[in-house]
Amino acid sequence: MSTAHTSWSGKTAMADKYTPQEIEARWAQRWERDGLNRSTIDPDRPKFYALTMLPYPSGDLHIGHWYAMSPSDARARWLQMKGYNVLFPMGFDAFGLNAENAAIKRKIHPKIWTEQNIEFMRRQLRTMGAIFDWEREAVTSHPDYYKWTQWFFLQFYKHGLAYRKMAAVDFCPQCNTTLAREQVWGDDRHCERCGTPVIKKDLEQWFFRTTDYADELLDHSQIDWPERVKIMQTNWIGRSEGAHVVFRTEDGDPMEVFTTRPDTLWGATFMVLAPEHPLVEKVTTAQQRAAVEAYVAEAARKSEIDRTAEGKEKTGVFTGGYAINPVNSERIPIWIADYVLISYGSGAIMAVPAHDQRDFEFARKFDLPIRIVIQPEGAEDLNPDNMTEAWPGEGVMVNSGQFDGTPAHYTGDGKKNEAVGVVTRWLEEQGTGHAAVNYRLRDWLISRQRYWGAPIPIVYCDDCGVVPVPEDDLPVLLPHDVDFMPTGESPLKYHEGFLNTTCPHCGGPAKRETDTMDTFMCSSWYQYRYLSPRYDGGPFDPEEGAYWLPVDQYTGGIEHATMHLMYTRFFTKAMRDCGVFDRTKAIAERMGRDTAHLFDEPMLRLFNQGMILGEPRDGHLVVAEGTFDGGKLNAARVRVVGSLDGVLVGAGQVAGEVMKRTETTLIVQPPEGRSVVVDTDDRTVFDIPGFGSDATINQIKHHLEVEKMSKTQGNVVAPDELVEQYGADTVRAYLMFAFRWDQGGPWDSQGIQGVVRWLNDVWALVTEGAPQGGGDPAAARDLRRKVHQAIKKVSDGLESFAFNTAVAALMELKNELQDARRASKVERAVWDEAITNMLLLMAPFTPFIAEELWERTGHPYSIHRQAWPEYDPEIAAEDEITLVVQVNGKVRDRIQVPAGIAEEDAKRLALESGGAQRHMDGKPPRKVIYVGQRGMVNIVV
RNA sequence: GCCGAAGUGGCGGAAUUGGCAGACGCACGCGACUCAAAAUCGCGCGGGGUAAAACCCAUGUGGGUUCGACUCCCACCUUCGGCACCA
Repeated sequence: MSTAHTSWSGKTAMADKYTPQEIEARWAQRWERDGLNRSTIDPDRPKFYALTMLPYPSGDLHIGHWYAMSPSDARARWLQMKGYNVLFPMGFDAFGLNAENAAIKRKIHPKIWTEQNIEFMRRQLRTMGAIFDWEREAVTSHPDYYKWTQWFFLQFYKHGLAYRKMAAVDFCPQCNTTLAREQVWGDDRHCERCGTPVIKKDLEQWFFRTTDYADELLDHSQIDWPERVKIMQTNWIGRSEGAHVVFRTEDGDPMEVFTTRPDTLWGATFMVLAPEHPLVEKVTTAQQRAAVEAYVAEAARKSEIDRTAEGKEKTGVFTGGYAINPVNSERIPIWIADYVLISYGSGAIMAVPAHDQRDFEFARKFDLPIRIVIQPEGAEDLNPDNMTEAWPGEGVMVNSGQFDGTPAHYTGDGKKNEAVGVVTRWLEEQGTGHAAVNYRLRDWLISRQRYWGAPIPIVYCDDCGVVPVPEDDLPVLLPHDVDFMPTGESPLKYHEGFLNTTCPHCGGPAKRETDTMDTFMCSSWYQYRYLSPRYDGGPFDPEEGAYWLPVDQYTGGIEHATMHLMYTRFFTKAMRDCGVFDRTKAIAERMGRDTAHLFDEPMLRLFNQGMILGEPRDGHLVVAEGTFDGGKLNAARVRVVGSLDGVLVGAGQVAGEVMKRTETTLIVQPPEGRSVVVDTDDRTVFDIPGFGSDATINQIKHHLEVEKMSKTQGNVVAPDELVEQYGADTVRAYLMFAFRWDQGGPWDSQGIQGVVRWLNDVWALVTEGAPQGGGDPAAARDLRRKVHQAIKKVSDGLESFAFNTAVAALMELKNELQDARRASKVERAVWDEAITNMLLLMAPFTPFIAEELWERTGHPYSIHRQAWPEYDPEIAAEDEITLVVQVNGKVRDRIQVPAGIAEEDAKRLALESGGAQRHMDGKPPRKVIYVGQRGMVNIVV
């Protein structure tokens, strides 16, 4: 079909229009049919396991999913062309609260809701043209998946890594479930999902011993991860070194405290216990009992929100009891205060007001003694009577018996001073203390009081107690026939068939655990299930694991830095210690792989992409008229206008920008003054240019700021619509071109035109055939040079995740080809070589158009099975360069010189140049600097 | 408060890590084609300055190191992120 498509070269019969919708559907089918994206073990090729964080099946593929996945796909495709055997799987993180809440709201079963969503999202994902191997898809809510999630629980239980305890845990009253510590956010300690402030609840809950791995998790030496993530994990783990010191109450009960400053032990003038500390009861005297009990009750009643809301003002009560300081046998009072946390250290501290700011504030408030034990040097001596703040810095020990004069200077890492070591050794000799390490990290709370998750495989027997479900009985199936409570309370608690079981141990009646597991458990090991999602002999097939593991490149959002990424590291280490990798390791060794650290870390490299935000937009300018009802306008008519210039606002009128819109109201912001609520009903007439009499309030555009995309903001970009309009290649390329991948930014609906034009130009360039040129060797060399420069730029961009500059290089190459066509100086063979290379370079970014044009230019199927073009620096080298002439560092001239110019020649030409002469004022050059690599001469006068 | 990241045209962003600031693209302006519009094509596009050049200013601000600084150092400002009574 010939068309009216015109271009700079006029029409040709061969050129038809680029119609991505037709091309993409056709190739997607063909690739699917040919199994082009199947990944199978191939011992002859190096493997590359590329992984992108799996999506939650919310039902819609968000532009954010495209943003996360298509650059990862481009990189995976590139590695494939470079000769790697690439595995790039995809699946769904399908358990979780959203499904359950949606089910309650819409009266659909979570399983059905989830599966419908997955089906829909699979379809959407296929349009993206990614090389996902769908044979390896894993869905965490399928019984043959969660069977293994449960199996892991049992392994961890068997190895002492899972335990149950009564604990005051964070509970979200809205979601009706407990939360792990990292799921509680912000100053007001709200639920990560719904924003409701959490409360404390005492519940029997299951925990994993993540703290056992604190030091190993702190060690990032085996992995190449962003500094930012490593720092966040390090902060989260919060390791501090110091000593445990045993104080005793007057009755002789030991009271262990943790301190990072054992060198200040002589300055301890009182002790503080957390209100929840078990010794509080015992040390409290009759006289103080009422006050202490009131304080403890008050602290228990207060949530942590209230505690922090009160600011830093210290509160506390004297217990009446005394402790003996082991270093000097001093008798010091024991207080309780809520600034000491029961959950950190031992829940008790020695208070050294002279050298700790919190203790200082407490001492000042309650008029407790302050004693200097570290005297700073070279400054005025500290005096307890006029200090305004504690001195946490360096100095020399004083008032500390035999240690007086010991220097306390911070060394190396600035965390520990030399006196700490000296005193700690002495404590150890005395048997009153020992060096110790404390962590902020706590054990992972995995119990969730919800239905839509993997049931914890435990039964409770009156006779045998806590009994794990035998591995052969897995999975503990989630029953389908359940009645959901509007409160979100788990229906499992009321499901007799699920609840009642027999004890695997004694065969007597027993009850099942009704809590399910945190969904982060499911996503902690999915990278292993992808290897063999239907394998039944274990969580994954060791043969597959031995070849593919570990993940070579992981990509995903930064928001998982301290949650998913810590959990999955913990999981892998725990799996290793439970022997889960033993067979895999043996096979890997047979394959000749170095297995020394092969299963210590799940993902070797990590890259965090940014986020696409909503596009900012002005609201419509409107003139609304009607009758005012108080401050509100009941509108009879709302007219959209192009400008407010010259609009006179009469009685019963308001004119301004629409800032917000609901189903019936508009918030209108006049150029001056307060915004006005404009109420509408079905009789209100809307007058919107471009819409006829059927215009409704829904066509009114409201003001949008740059914000996260959300349905309520009305700023969500739908990838389906974009794909329909522009094609997947364009959407992929635009996402890669328009942002720095690590940063993201606000969507720009206009910018996509640049990519549309690029692909249209490429299409025209290729389909219109070679120029009718002769064989000019200089032009041929120029074109080949440009091609090889592009090979380098595109390769470098892909290597370093700089997809934007890689696409820019492809656009530049297209521009060069257009110029070459216009000049019409290169012969057919040179032209074809350039086009061939350009298509190969485009293949990872725009796989469909590349394949189509590959076929049309007579190449054998498939472009995605071709080798990446080899970069040749000699072809890429320029033979003439622009020599930049600077005088005192300022550019004064530019001269064209041959590329291989000798240093002396360059300097001579630079000195002779007009620009240099002009600015040297006849003065002799003091120094002439030649930077050959950059083609630059700097003359210093 | 502590720790970290980032500030470049109207906008998204480049700049091989100390060597021509603004690649590539969007938007915009002018012109061509058209009855007209869209699309397409050509030219321009940091600010000042000039007839055109020359030249001057310019990478958050102020200093410094250097022949030479977006890049390194010091101080400050702004924005974003993490942690936060953690003993």
